[in-house]
Amino acid sequence: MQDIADRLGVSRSTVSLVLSGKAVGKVSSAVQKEVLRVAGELNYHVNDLARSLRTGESRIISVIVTDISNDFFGRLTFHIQEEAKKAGYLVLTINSNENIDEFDRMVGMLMSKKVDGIIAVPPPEGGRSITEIKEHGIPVVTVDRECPVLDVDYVGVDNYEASRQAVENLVAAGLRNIGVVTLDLDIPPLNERIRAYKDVLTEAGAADKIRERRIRFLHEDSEIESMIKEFEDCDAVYFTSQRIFTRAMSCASHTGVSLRKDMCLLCFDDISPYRSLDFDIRYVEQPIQEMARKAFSLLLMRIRGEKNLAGRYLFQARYIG
Amino acid sequence: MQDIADRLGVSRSTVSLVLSGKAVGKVSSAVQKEVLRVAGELNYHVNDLARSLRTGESRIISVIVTDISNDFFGRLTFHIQEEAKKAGYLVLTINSNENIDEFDRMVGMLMSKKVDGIIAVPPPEGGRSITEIKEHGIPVVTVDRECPVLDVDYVGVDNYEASRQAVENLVAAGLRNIGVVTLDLDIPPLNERIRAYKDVLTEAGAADKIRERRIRFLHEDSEIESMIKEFEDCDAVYFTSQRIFTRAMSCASHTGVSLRKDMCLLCFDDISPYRSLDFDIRYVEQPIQEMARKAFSLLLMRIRGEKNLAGRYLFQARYIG
DNA sequence: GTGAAAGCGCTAACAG
DNA sequence: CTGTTAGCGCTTTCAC
Repeated sequence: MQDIADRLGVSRSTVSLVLSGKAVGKVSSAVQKEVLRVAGELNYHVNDLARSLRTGESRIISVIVTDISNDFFGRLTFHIQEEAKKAGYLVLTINSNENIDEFDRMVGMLMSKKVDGIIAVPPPEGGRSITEIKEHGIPVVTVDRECPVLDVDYVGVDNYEASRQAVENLVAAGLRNIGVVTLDLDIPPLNERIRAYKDVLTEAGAADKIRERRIRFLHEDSEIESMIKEFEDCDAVYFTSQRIFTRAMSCASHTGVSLRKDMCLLCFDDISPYRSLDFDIRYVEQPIQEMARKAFSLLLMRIRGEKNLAGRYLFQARYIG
Repeated sequence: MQDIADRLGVSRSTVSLVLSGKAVGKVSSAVQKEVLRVAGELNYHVNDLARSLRTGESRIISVIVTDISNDFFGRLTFHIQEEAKKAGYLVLTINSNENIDEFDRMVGMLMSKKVDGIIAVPPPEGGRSITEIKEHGIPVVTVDRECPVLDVDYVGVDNYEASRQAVENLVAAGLRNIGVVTLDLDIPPLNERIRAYKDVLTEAGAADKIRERRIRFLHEDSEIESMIKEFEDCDAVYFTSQRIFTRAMSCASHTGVSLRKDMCLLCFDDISPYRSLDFDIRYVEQPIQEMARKAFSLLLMRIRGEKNLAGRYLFQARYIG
């Protein structure tokens, strides 16, 4: 910076002013042009570390999800990134792998990095870390999974309602023998989806048909095979997330066991590409982009100092049958 | 930091030493314990901005892909992140959306942020930016797409060979009337895959059966429908990437048009979950995790000062029939 | 083994 | 409109 100041015979502060866009009505536009020109020639880039150290804002946020390679989280992250891009923020993405220790460790690193805000999908027991973030005065908004008790912004869908609607549709279509497959994770969305399933079946007088199968995260393949066998006589199978659905399909293809082709397959999350299958495919679609938008705009408000009470923003998921 | 120094009646440098792990044989272990204890109590986190400004390393790398919500890039990014995590690096992920202007702009921001290195999937024409990164002395490795001419590390698969093997298998199975569908992007992997397809068909004396359909990126839906109609009489359809395959399936489900169920569907990238379909599904699987590992370890070597000539690391993709 | 002091590159008063 | 100056929080000689 000194360099470019010297070449023009002006002071560093003048250069700083124009380079940080705060030169309006302070630096003659002739000088501004010159500064920009020389900066371009020298292929100069401001040092954001120094700038951030000084100003206290890094213009970096972080998105912590379970696993970025998961379709739902990948899309969510993508849309958050696009919003961030518009607002001039870069985003550090992090995978917690549903692991509270990794989550905590990464949160620690983020505190050190002085990110301006965090959008997180908290893993089971993630509440403590979320609180820690807040205590450090860093804005945080949770997505997909709500941390009860905590006073923290939350964006998600009404899992119970959407799940209920979907299962009701199957029941209305005469299906009763519906099995449910879920990941063995104690997280609100999954719990709600299953609760709705049980409620609907119970209300339909088919409580005895309730069959739930929990697949351990990261142990999917070995357990899915037995699930498929167990659900052989079902009319329909309800997968509570895309991840479990995809793994089931993939696993089925590898092991040779397979679901009956006349089954109805219901999934929470968009699986429309699979509709070319013989199966009767139904699914629930979450408005991912809107959720991403809302989450980012909330975070931005907080970053800009909004102090009012945390909100709870519930979107409607759509059943496609 | 002063705070914790004061409480213990030592100087800031002593605290710095132990907090940055450089206290061995310099600070009494009693003092070290105390420092750590107080730091914990105060819930203190070093300010990495200041540290980085001083040391010149940010411990942040960046991964620039086309679109993180794309399955292939999502997995690639995920595995790079896991490697980075082990090495103590955080990663800024960026979507170029195949757009050279966005790519250039984001590269500019990264230069300012002083990231320690960049792993990039360059969009068409991305060569110039890659050169710019190198000129700034920032280590960079390219993945998936090779920038010819440039002296820059590259990690990818042998697209021609894998594609060739796959198409040869179809031909050996008696299929001749094979259509190819690809994204309308001028990038080496796609070009190579198609070149192999044409070569194989030509060598089999079926040059007249070559049928190529290019779908414009972001205009998929409208163009896929007509592709499906055009390829109605094919024995097989070869999709050059998972993205185009998934979009085709999804689009088919929305519009009602559909590929004949007795067709053979070949895809470059893993589509094993679709094998439960009636279609005869074949695919080519890239060793994503190994590629991610290689890319990161290469980058790390460069960050650590390795100056030797850029390498070209080709992995073998596996045909699954 | 410990402390004092300089400085990384930038911004923001404030004075001119 | 432009320049001088102090200092963001840390690391790192170098002297004690």
